[in-house]
Order: sequence, then C-alpha cells, then structure tokens
Amino acid sequence: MATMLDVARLANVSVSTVSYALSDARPVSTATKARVERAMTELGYQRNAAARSLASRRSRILALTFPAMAQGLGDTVSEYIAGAAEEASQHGYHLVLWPLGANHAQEIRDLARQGQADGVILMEVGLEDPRVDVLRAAGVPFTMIGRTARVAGLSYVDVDFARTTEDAVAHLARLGHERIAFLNHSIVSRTGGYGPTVRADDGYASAMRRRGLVPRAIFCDENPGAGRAAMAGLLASVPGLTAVITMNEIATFGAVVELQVQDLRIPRDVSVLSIVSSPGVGAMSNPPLTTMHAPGAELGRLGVGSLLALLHAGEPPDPVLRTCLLVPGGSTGPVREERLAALPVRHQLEHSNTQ
Amino acid sequence: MATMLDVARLANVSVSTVSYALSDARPVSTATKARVERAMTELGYQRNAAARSLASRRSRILALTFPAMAQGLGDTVSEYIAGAAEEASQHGYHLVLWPLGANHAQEIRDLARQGQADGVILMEVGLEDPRVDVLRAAGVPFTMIGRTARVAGLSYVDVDFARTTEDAVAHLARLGHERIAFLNHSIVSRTGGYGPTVRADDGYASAMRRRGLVPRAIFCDENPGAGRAAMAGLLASVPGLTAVITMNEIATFGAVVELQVQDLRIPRDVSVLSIVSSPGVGAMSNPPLTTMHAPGAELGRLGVGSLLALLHAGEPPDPVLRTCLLVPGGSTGPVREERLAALPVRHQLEHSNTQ
DNA sequence: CTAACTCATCGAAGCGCTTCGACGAAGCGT
DNA sequence: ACGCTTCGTCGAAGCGCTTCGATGAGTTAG
Repeated sequence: MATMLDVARLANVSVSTVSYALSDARPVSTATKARVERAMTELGYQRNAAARSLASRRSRILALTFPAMAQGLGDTVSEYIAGAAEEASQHGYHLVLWPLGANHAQEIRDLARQGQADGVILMEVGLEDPRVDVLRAAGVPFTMIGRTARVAGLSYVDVDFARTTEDAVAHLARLGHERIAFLNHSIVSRTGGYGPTVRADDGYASAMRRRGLVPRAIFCDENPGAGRAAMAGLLASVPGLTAVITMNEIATFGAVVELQVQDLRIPRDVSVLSIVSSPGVGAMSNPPLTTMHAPGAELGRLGVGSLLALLHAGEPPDPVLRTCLLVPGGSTGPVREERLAALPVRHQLEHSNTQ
Repeated sequence: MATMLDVARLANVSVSTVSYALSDARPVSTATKARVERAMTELGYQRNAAARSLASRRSRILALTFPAMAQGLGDTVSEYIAGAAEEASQHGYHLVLWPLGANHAQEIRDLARQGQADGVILMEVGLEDPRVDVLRAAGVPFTMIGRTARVAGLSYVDVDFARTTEDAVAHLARLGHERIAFLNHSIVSRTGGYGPTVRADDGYASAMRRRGLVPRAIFCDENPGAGRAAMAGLLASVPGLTAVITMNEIATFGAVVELQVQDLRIPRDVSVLSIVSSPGVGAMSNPPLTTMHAPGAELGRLGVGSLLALLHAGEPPDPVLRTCLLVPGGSTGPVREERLAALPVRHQLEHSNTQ
C-alpha cells in the first residue's frame, strides 16, 4: 500500500502539502493539487484510516445500532439505513451498523470509547431505554430514532404518531366512516412501553374522541395468523365496522385475508388504511393498500444530520418529528349506505385487547 | 480518555508491559498483571482502536456487506448476522455491517484498502458477482456466503441446496407423496442467476427424476398475493397435487391462504414443506409449518471462521456446505387415499413459470 | 562456580497521518 | 518604497499504540 510519503515524493511536495491538498484545510495551488492528484491515481493511493483517526482524533465513522430483531426487518428499516448511509457519506462520514440490541448498552459504550465511532444512532428506542443512561453517563454522543419517555436534552428524530394517527382518522372520517378500528402492534410492545405502539394508540384514541367517535383498538402479534384472528375479533365485536387502520404490516396480510374469507370487499365493505408502512409493502396486497408512508429515508438522513450537528456543535439540535404521508391505494373508499343502514341499534364500543 | 501511559504510570510499569499484559504476546508476572488490571479499571481505560490498528497494521474488524434489500430481511439473515457477530467477538474481532450491495464493489474495495476492515464477507452472492473480481484483483481477503458459478480458489460457506431439496423430496416421498410441486423464488432471480434459486431448482428436479417423479416447479415473487396466485395455478394445473415444497417465505403465507380458501386442509389434503426457512417463521402459519431450517447461525459462524482462517493462513480454507434440518411441524403428513383415488387419468406434469 | 538459559521488564523506534508554527514570496494600501 | 497581510509550502511534533532488541536477575547444567 502506498503511503502519503510515496505520493509526496512522486509529486515533489512535502507530506503536509499532500494532506492539505486532500483536506483543503489550507490553500494549495491548483498546479500542486493537480500533481498530487496525478500521483495519487498513479499509485492507487488510499488514505490509511487508522493513521487518520489517530492523528485527528476522530474516526469519521457513525454507528447505527442494529436490532437483529427476531421478526426480521421491514422495508422501513431498510429505507432508514439507506437514507442514513447516504447522508453520512455526503459529509465524509462512513456509516456502519453494529449488530447490538438494547441489551448491549455497555458494549456500545465501550466501542465508542475505543474510538470505533464518533457517535452512535440508536434505533428501536423504548420509552425507558437503558442505553440512554449508559451513553449519557459516558459522554458518548448519540441520537435516537424514536424517543424515550423523558427527552429533555436528548437529540432525536421520530415519526409524529399523533399527527399521523390524526391524519389517518381524518382521511377515513372525510370518507364518511365512523366505526373505525385500529389494529396496533402486540400487547407485549404496549405493556413494554415501545414508543410507537403507545403513541399511536394514544393518538388514535384522541383523534376519535375529538370527533365524538368511539375508539376501538386491538393489539396483535406480528404474524398473519394473529392478524386474521384480530380482524375476526373486530368484525364480531364491532357490528357495522367500516374501516380499520393498521400499524402492523405482517398482521395486515392476515387481516386482509380474513375480510376476503368473510366475503367483505375492500374497500366496498371495509376500508383498510395501513399506517407507518410503505407503498411497496402495500402493493403486496390486493387491492394495493392505501398507506401512510413512514418517512424512513428522510428520518435516516435527519438522524445522521442531528448526530453530526451534535458532534460539531456540542449542543443537542432540536428534535425532529415527521409525519407519514398518505399514499392513495385501492383499499380506502367512501362508506356505503347499505352497510350503515344494516346496523342494529347503537353499540357501546370499547377499548380491548387480544394477545 | 486515559491512555496506556496513564495506566502504566499508575501501575508503576512501562507502557510496553501494559501492552503485553493486555495481549499476552510475552509473559507478564501475575503480580504485575494484577496491578495493571487494577489501574485499568480504576481509570476506566479503553484501548484506542486507531492507535492499535496503526501500530499493528490490522483493524481487527470484519465487515459483512449488507444488502439493504427492498424486500426487507428475514429471520435467516438475522440469524446469520448474530452467528457471525458472536464468532467474531470470540476471536477478538468486531463485526460491522456495511450497507453496500452488489453494485458497490469499488466502494467495498476502497474501504478495505483504507484499513477499515481486515476482511470482508459477501452476502447474497450471485452466480456472476462483480464484487468477486474487484476484491480479488485488489488483494482484499474475503469470504462469501453463497457462491459464484466458478469457485476455484475462493472461500465460501453455503447452504447445500442439492442435499436440502433431496431431503425435502425424500421426506414427502416417504409419506407417500408423488405429486410434489416446488414453489421457488421469483423468475427474475432465476434468470438473474441467483444461486439459491438456481441450485434449488436443479436439486428439486433431480430429486424428483431420481424417483421417477415429474418435477413441477413454479417461480413466484416474494409477496403473499403472488403466493396465492402461484398456489392457485399449481392446483389448477396439477390435478391430485398432494404436496408442495416452498422456498419463499412471504409467498408461502399466500399459498397457505389459497389452500384454505379452496377448502383444502393442511396436511390432510395438501402437505406444505417450507425449506431454507425457520421454525420461527413457520410458526406464523396455522398449522405451524414443517420447515427445513436454514443453518443461519452456523453459517454465520463458519463464514467468520473461514475468513479468519484466510486472514491468518493466507490460503483459502476448504469451502463448507451445510444442509437444512427438518423441523417437524403440523403441515406435512401421509398422503390420503381418497385424494389419490379421486384422480383422473395420468397427467403430464411440466416445468412452467409464472411471474 | 561459571556458562548458558529463561523470565520479566524496559526503552525506543516506528505505524501513516494531521496540524502547528515558520518562512519566503507576492500583493496591497498609502 | 514601506511595513502588513495573504498565499503556498515545508519541517517537525505528536496521536497512542505494538513490537523488537536489550538488560538484569534468577535457574539450571556440567
């Protein structure tokens, strides 16, 4: 491997000039820069990362902790990663993923203190996330995607669940729906304080009540079977149900099947709106689902942006919330009079769970 | 951050002794080692990674290139990552994931030449993978999970598709099945030369022919809708079909639904065997699918092992193939006489495709 | 009792870069 | 024409480790 000294010799300049030519930290004449560049390509030169980090005291690496979740990763996570990687490389940083979950707080801290990364991005943050305290105590710069219960002084970007659920309910209400159910993530995630589950549940309930409608939320494991069962449960307990908002991609597959099996047409009989999802996943169903697209790539970019701001300014930048945008598909439509008319007397709808 | 010099002073030894105490490259008396360790914990010392890499000329980092596939990641990939990470850390290495696909060959090479990693593991290798030539030409040590068409001199670990498909057919044949179809990955992956698709297709066809049975393979996109359609197609074109082997997790969900919709019971009427999958995913269906479990974690470990062997010996170690193990579930059972008896005359089964 | 080793430790020389201070050579206002 | 900046460049001092050769003390063989 050629070193900077080799380049300097070949270009007839000093090592420091080569360094400045590369970094633009001091002016270098265009003629010199050209000679340096020619020498570099001729030698196939690549700057040694270790020497660079050692001398400059920063690795130019950002780490994204990567939950190797049992459930596998969806579209959204992939988008997030791609967005983050792109933003990082535009700023001369390199994004790496660390396959370390929420229970590896110490390990994350140690790696950061070894200088393996200049900052860390935490994904899948719980309302009480042990990593936050550990990293804060160690002075490791970090940003979260998602957020803990107490966010004072922390840097984060997240989906605006309040706004997203409000928009979801608004979309359906505008189409005349009133009996709108919500199929959420698992009850375990709710009791475990997983932010999206909790915030979406709250947001949905508020949005419904604000309109004088009765919320009907159900929690559901992330698999098609549970989705079918949950949908069946909703149909049995909510007569005249005309719309369901889902925030559980895999379960939504099952829910759609159950509707088909019960001979209910989408969207003629029941509208389905899949939120915090993506049109790509929505397209897997028939009809393609109307979705509210999670701003994955954008959050990825913003997350990296926040971390870099924190790194350079030392101050946590303002948090960022982004709402999901409605992407019309074929699964939501106006409520049909027939279905409403077929209703018995008014029901008492309640908040309930299934595992 | 405390440096090694701080530790040395506190422990009243030289810097080199601290280094030897940490690395065991030379003997250090137990008394001294104890003093050094005490000093380290007292100072909360962490070895600086950059200095270490620079001085020793190796980063002790292995990179796993990580296809941020549109389709998201399944269980198997997660298992693979976890296995690889564990094996790496047992050998004092750190596994990082690089979100770079098959079209980022140059970038992977450059990062390696900057010393960002000592070696690279390639996932999702195609039969003609551009990364292989680039990395080989640059002298970057690498191992593959999966393999190219020509594997001479290359280091790889892979699923033994020939053996796995043979075992799958054998399992069903033992239960009396003869009309066994195969639901594979997409036709695009087949024509694109994606190894698993091609090798499983070949293996299945051979296993069938070896028994005098007629192969009936269908290719299918990775979504539930396509799975339903594919299953419907198979049922229509293969009268008396009693078993289907699937190697397409998401499509399998759809296939199972189609069977239910057509009122065919699993496994009474049709057996379903999901290969190169995992019991976890199988459990998402009802009944839980009998699966052939992809040896994800083991391949992860072996992949890292191969790469480390390559790094230390300089010679590519012998390739490793691992078969998938049958994990009984509730979706395969003996063929029923009634269904066989209901058959019309013998059919000609052919090899065909759907998108 | 001494030559020949082994053990435990130390000092110093880098690893390949960044960055600071210095220094001529221009350029500029007056 | 004078000091003053600014520009372009250089040399040297590290960054925090690893690793090599050297050294003295303790052991063992003959």
